[in-house]
Amino acid sequence: MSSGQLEFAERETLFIEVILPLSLAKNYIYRVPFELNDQVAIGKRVVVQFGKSKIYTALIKSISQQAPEIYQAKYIIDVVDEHPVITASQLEFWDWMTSYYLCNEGEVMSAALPAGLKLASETIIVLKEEFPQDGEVLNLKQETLINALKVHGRLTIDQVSALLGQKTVYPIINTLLDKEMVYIAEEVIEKYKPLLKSFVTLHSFYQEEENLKELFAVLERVPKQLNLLLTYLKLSRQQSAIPKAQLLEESGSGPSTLKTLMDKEVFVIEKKPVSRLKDQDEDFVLNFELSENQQLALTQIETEFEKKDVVLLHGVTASGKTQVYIRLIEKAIENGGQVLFLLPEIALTTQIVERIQRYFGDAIGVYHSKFNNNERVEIWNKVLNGKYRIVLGARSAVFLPFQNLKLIVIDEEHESSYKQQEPAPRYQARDAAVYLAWLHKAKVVLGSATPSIESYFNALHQKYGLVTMSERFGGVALPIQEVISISEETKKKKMISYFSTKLIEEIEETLKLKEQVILFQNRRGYATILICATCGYAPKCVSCDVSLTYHKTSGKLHCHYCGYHQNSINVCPACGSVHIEQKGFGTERVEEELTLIFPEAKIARLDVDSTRTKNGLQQIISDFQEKKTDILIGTQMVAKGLDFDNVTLIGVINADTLLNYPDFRAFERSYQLLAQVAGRAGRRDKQGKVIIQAYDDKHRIITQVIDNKYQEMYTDEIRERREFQYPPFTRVIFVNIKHKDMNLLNVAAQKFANVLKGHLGSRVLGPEQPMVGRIRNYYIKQIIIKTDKNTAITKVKSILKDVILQFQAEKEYRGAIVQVDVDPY
DNA sequence: AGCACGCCGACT
DNA sequence: GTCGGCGTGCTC
Repeated sequence: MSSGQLEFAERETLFIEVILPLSLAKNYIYRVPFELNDQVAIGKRVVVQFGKSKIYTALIKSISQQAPEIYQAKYIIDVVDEHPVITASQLEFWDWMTSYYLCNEGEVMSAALPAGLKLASETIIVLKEEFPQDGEVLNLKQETLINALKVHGRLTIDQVSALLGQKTVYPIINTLLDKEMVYIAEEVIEKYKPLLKSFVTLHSFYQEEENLKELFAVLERVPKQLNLLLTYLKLSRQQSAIPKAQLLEESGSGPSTLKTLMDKEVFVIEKKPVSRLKDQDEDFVLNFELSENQQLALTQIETEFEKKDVVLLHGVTASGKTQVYIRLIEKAIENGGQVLFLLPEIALTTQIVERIQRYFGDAIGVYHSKFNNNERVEIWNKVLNGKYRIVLGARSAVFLPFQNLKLIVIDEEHESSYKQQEPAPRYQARDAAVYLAWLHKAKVVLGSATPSIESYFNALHQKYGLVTMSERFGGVALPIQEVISISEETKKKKMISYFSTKLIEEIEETLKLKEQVILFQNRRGYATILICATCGYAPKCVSCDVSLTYHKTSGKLHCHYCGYHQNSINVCPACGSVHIEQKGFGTERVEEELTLIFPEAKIARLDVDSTRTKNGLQQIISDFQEKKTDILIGTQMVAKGLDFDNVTLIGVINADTLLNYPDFRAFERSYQLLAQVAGRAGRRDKQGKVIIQAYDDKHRIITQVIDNKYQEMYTDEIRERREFQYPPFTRVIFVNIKHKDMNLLNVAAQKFANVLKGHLGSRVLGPEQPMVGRIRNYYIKQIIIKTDKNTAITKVKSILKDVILQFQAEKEYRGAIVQVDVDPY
């Protein structure tokens, strides 16, 4: 660059619009100091001060030379990145998500960036080095603080707070700031630290053959050192880099021997950043041939791709969808493309990941909430620089910085965990992925054994291509399925606790054969509620409108909404009666009852409670896989993505709880769950067995599951959806309004609904109280917007946005929280 | 989301 | 007086 150009660049005053990773209504403008002019670029992170003392990493969204008119822009403190970490297409994706799901850009940014890329600041108090102010009159607290600073030099706000034993420390610090005895330093902590490992290399001098020979001669007399050198040379023939630890271990030498050779300048130690991610077995190649059906499905998908961007692969359980995915992935990465493979969170801990990892070796990254920050940043960077061609991930993987995305596979497409519930952005990763693919001109495969009604509808109406695999791979037989009526069995006195005689016999049989059993009960805890038999009192949560669930393991009553818990009761606090009854039962109770019936069997439980510890889930799963446990009792979790090849019996304790759920999707969900549970039974050489217990044993959904009639279920459901105007015939937006004051909320919600009705008429329903009317001390009212296909949804959203802004501007409704949930599946 | 500021009530 | 609690408004 010539000096003339440089001067020109320096003279320009640049202003940048940045996204802050906070829930803010708009973006902010900062000014760029001249010396940083040539460093700013869209997609890079900058360090900015926001507010009086907080420092954040913000993201540059746009650059202009226009100074804001009504305020003085602050200067940015620094530019973090050498190269942009966010691509232009990602910003476009963020924009879409912001407008589609009616949230803030900052919320999307928070969801998108792994915590490691978001720097945090700590306010630090530093003593001024020249403190001539001995004459200053200080009170005791100021004195204490100054003395502590004289010892430590610097203290964080938290430390000052602890030191003085009080929360409010700003006034004290402020007085010292006024006296200019201390100053504030902000430290930005780079959260990502690469893992450094020591590697040993031979000094370049000895890379020469002759010099090396001489060295051998010299070391002849010191066998330990010679041995170390020989080991090094042996290793260097096998691998490019030699870790210090490995060299010491393989040679059997101590660190002192190595030290001597380093002092002699034979070896050099280098610290190099290494990957924290597990090494892959690179040369492991899985050879497989597609079966005729798989080959057919593959060809059909490719044919559909010529006309459509999205294909729904409807393949029954065990039809071998994974192999088809692998072939598709291979083709997509052939010409340098990238592939995103989405899975429900829980499935990421299982075999499908191993299989695909083994097949593709180190071209693959796994992105998943169990990884720590550093690991996630590494994956982010490897996707950004193209080192990872394939990423397996849960829903948040849609935010990774793909450069050349060619294919997105969404396995178990119908899974509800693709929808983020809390916090905003409440996005559906499956739908977002379809948009992401469109941005990249990539193709999408949605795979499921039990597709969601929406996706199947889209496929039947030519929006998506449809490919069906209806045969199980390798001729694995469908399990034998049987429904047992709980009411009849009770009449015949054939129920032992929650189990029918039939189920007990089958469990016995299975255990005898050294095979394993999974029991499914979709409710956790011990008893659903406790109720006083005398007065009908039932303990409720103090901050939510729900009854507490009794957990025997903790001996406490728990709220499943806010986590509140209290000791259980033996005496009714309302009337003093000791007749406390337990109503309903959960996994804990099933486990206990089963232990009484099968005292010899090893029984484990898989639910949110038993997996709370860090490796809980993995431990329970691997114990079961290694046959350390015989029977696994669990909630939904046991149905999702887990494959155990020694399980031959599956029991559903009570199917009614699923079917009776008050939601228009209850039947669809029940079908999917029961079909999925049933699909876990059986293995290649043995037919499995599924026993479903229910009061309503003639329910059409149960019959449809047993007969494997997906299409019939779809036809029934779609008829009801059409009749009652539910998706996919309508689009639904939930507007939840929350407030601590119930009366104020009622008034506010009614007003909100009325204003909205003024614009959208009968498309607006409510306000109504949702199932749980109060959570964490906030009362909740729900307004539902239901629009038909002919209404322009963007218009509706912009109206809604305006109404929200208008509502929030009204003084009497402050304190109210408005949450929008678009497509609340 | 933080965080300061201002007002109010409670206690040294 | 001083401190803690809470409601309110602002952050380029």
